[in-house]
Amino acid sequence: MGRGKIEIKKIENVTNRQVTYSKRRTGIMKKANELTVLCDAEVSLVMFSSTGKLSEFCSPSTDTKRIFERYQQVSGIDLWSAQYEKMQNTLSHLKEINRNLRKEIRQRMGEELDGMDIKDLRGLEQNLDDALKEVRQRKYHVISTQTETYKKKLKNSHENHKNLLHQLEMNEEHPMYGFMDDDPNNYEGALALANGASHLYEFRIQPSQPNLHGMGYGSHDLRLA
Amino acid sequence: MGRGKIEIKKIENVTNRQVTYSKRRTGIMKKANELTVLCDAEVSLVMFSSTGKLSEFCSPSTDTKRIFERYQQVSGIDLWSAQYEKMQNTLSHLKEINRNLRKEIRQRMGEELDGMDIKDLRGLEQNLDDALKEVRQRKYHVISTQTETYKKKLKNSHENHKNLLHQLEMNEEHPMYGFMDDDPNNYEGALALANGASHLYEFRIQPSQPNLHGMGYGSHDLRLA
DNA sequence: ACCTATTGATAACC
DNA sequence: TGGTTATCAATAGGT
Repeated sequence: MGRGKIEIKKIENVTNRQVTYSKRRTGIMKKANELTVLCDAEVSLVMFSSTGKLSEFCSPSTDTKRIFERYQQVSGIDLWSAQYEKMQNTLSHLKEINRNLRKEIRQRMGEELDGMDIKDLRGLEQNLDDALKEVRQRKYHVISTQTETYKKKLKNSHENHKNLLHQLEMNEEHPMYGFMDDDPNNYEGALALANGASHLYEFRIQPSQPNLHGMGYGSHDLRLA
Repeated sequence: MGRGKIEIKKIENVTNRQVTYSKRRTGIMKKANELTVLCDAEVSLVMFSSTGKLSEFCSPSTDTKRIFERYQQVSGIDLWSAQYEKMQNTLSHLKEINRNLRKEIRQRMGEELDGMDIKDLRGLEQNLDDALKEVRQRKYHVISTQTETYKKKLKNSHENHKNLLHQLEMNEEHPMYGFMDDDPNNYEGALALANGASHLYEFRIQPSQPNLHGMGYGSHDLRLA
């Protein structure tokens, strides 16, 4: 239909092809609509142009989602369950791993040892013993490092305090212009350091970072999320 | 097109409607096919007649499932995306939890202690120490229980052996009819117990049950599955 | 199902 | 993309 018939094969001229797509697309949509109205049918028409653009028509009485659901029911062809089941499997697998990890943690806390034989118990005992040594070593390391740092900071603080007092004395000797320091940064720096030293102590009282697993050692919430 | 134009509204005559549906259905399918060939497009056409009969056309290059998936991707109006995303979230949440559990286990093994402050280290140390006590206690309990059981079985075995020897002596004293025991079950039972006792020892050498988490303490595979 | 007069769709051109 | 028109294709109504 048109000025001369055409062979039904891919139109190589890109512009021509796009024009034809556009016209025929509206044509087929009109046809689809007429079909729904005249024959009381439900129609879903989904089209992707060669450039990937989506066009769709759907009977006004329904929507594409419901058409596809009905399509699944009637055809028996399952559009999603494969994907869905795969995820479900991954999920339960992860949950299983989760359970086992929690069990291991409980055992490492000395609970739920009923299922373990001597060999396992010996292994766990050895492992805990080694771990304990590591933790103690680490603890001493941290303590000594922090003590060192604290001493250093304290020393600095004293130094600054001394300087401050010294400068105050100087200022009292020359009360007229003594409030202006030669180097204001020095003064600010001294204050900052003084504050820093006291902050450091607070810092040591609180955990250095939020507990990522959301539970402290000793009080574990081992429910599955 | 046809002998006289028709109004586009539902055809009330049922026969007529079905005939028209049939004719127009083939027509629109031909159009859909021409569109795919001429314009290199992907088309999915799903139709339900008023009687519920399914007809479909789909580009030869693909299938309805893939069209549907692409439709979901492009349209964004995703049918099961809510469900899908929820699962995806649950999944990544579980993975996160797993990561943290594994981290805790590593810390309980004395590894990766860098991020912990003194308070955490003290807690962990205390916890490991308590756990170690529990494990040792359990180990001794298992050992003593098994030893008791072993002793009992061994005693039983000796008893049976003695009985056996005694009966053999009796049989030698009456060689003609002595091979027939009064109670054959007794003889079988004695053998079984003798075997059982030696099996018991083997049993104690191997783990009493397979390790559920698939790793022995000390050599952990902590990759995410 | 087939036939065909008639309407509808559209290819080529602007 | 939108409009025009000659031409071909689809189909309504009848058989």
